[in-house]
Amino acid sequence: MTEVAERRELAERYDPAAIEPKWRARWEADNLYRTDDAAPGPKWYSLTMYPYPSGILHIGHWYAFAVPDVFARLQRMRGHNVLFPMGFDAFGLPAENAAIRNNIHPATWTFENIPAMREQFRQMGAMIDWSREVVTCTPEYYRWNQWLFLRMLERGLAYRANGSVWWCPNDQTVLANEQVLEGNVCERCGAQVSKRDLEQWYFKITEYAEELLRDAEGLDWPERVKTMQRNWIGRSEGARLSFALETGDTLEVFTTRPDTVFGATFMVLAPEHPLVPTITTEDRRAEVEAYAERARRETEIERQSTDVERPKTGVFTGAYALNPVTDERIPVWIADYVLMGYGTGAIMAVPAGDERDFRFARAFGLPIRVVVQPEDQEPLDPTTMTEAYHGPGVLVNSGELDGLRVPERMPDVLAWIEATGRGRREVTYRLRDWLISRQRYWGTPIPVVYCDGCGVVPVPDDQLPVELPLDAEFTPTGQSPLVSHAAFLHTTCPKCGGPGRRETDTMDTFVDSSWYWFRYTSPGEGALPFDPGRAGRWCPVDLYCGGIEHAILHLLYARFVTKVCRDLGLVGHGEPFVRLRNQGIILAAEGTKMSKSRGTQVGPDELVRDHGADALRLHLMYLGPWDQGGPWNDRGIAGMERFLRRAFALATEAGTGPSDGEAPAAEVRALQRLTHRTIAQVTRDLDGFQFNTMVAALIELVNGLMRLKDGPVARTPEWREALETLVLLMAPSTPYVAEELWERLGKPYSVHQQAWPSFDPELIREELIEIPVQVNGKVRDKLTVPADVTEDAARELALTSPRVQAFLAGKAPTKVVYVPGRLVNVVAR
RNA sequence: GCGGACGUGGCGGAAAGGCAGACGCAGCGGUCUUAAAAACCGCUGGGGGGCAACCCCCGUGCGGGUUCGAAUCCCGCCGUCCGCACCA
Repeated sequence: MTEVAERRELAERYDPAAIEPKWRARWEADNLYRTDDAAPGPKWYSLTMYPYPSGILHIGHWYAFAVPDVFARLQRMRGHNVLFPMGFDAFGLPAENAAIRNNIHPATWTFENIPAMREQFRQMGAMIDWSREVVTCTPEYYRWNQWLFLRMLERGLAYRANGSVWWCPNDQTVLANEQVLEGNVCERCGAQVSKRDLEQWYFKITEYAEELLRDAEGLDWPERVKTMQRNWIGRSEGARLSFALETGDTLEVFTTRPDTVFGATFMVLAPEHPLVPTITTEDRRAEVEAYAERARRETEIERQSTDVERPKTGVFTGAYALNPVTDERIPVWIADYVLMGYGTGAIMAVPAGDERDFRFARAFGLPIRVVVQPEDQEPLDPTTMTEAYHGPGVLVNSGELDGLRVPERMPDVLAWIEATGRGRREVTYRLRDWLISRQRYWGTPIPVVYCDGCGVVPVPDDQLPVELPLDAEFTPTGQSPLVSHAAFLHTTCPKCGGPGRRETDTMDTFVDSSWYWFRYTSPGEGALPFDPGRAGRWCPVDLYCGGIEHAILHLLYARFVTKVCRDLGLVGHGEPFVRLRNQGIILAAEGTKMSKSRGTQVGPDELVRDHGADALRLHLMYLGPWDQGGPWNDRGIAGMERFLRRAFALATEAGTGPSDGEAPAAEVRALQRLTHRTIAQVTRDLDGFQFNTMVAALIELVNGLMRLKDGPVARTPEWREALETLVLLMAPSTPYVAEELWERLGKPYSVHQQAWPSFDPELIREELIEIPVQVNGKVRDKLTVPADVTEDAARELALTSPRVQAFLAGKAPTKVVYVPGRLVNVVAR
């Protein structure tokens, strides 16, 4: 090899290890990614769910963050003023648990982790505006959790109540309903949770149930997530009916089938229903109490068992109610299949129409009365039926309602019930209020003081933040750690000046994440949680990306708090995230969840070192559909690196200098067609979040150019255009190498401030197209015809094709199907 | 149990009801090299026929259906994943 050639080869070799740090430094020095509120262009707020500062970004984080970065960069090149901020969800149990394990303070642990993660984000090349960083465990941030809490307290949206709540014995704290997974398992640590009666703080999210349900319809969110939210909110329409008890008490029930009230032959209360002790007769008391006690113990595991076939259990209380429409005496039972937490904790049992009531009635020999007869089947007979019938039919045995067809005539039934004063229409939700207090240390102190004289006293705004003391003993004991911090606990009552005790519970960290995106718009704001003007300009978030695991928890709370902020007059909108996209989960190579403890977690650092951040970004995009995730493999990354080397070689090749050559017009047209077709496809794929096919289009462009580079078109202006277009199209995906190539093409810095290329549909159009010709649905020939071929010409060509003739074997075509520009199908049977 | 999504080469995956397997990985063959790596050029679903250019048959989990034409739409199975699950 000659010396010159050797130097050339060295100089032009793609070397990410040299390119990437160079441009990173330049971008930072120039504040290229600093977002200016006043910059021109329509705003675009791209947000990705902020990470927990665990200390390292694993490959799943890259998947979650690098891909949305591509989209944010696209929007920027399209002329939008883009906000793409980042922060840290810094309060919460992992810090506290890690702190306990390593004997280090959660604050120290957290603040040591953050710079390491920031560095990894820098490596990724994400266009994050770090000047807006939000760290939720700082007093500057959490004081606004407290401020929001106080506003909600004023409006009755925050309240303290006693109730049966979920308790995690491992994390030593209560949990919100949303944090308890199937099988009664703690969302955080996987431990079995159980119920306890405790007084806790709640946010009244149920106040917004209807609105949360209704507004979800209009969101551009994955249908799956919207369905999950709908199910969680669980709206049921029906009626509340009053049943008089012989004891003089009134028993209220909620039912979705008020039309079947004539068939209510007994009643069932939840074992913990408050009326149980009063109505139980003395002879039944021992048995009732024993059952209630057992139900209570078994609640967690048995009662919400996944086994639907579990036999029905229950006991008779000795009490009788009067059916409000038949005036019959009907027995009142208790059973664990009725839940205290839903409706009124009591039901009217209509065994003929409800499967659970039916099985209960059969188990205990209770009467069954058919009140809905199906119209097109044998009439139901209560003595022989083997299951309840809940389909449509005609009311029978129902007094003046007889003959009404249900469910069509339900409105008439409801009108009758209301007119006769037996009950009223009601809508019930499954959604419960959000339990926000936690008996742990590393969170936002709840800003209230307990005073013997004044009761619960809110901490005045001018005394915020109530700072979390850093010198507390935070080993979990089941009691809030702050209880044992005397200096924190003892304070003066803000109202009377007498001695007071501070609330020692801290807030659920989901409070932090329920409004953090507002804070990015004005991170230094000192008078309010955020500047309403700036938040109003940036919000709502145009595109929110994150994992599907937050489909209910975070996303429901965030929607709720946004509505509260709207009602406080802070913002004008009620929905925080216009468009939501979920990435899939990157699994370990074995197809199981990546786990740090099993050592199956993959880190990006080594891959970045060996292949470069650009190649890793591409590889992650190329793995498959982004919302699908899948098992990790690093086999393909070499291919992405190869692609980048080829692109690099193409754009830096000597022959691509001044372009003055002549080339055959057809070849030039073919080159332009390739270039513009690629622009169209890359743009369409990015808009559709189809990053894998977007990368394929880039590769195809490079492969196409490789085939042409030694020919005459490589000396034409169109060749320059193709190379420049390639680099522009690569810019969102591979920001480093695109910047390097842009410079080498002699273009002005920065590629990331260039306009996204547009395509000319005229140039994409083919002049000659190939049309397959089928005989009886099988491709037998191909016609090369002008793109604007007429139908008659295409048919004629197809029918006269020798191959078609041969396959027709003398039979006359019975039909010829022509799809313009696509295909001809000759049918002969 | 109910609801939803999915099932395509050795692998990841691509296909507005219209040429199945784009693109990448892996593999095989070749060029260059003393050699290897890198790079570049081919081939690569299965079966069969032909000296060859090529040609035929089968093929998108299984079984049916709709259609001129089905990976795509419909019905029934099987499997995987997800959500819900005594919510009155």
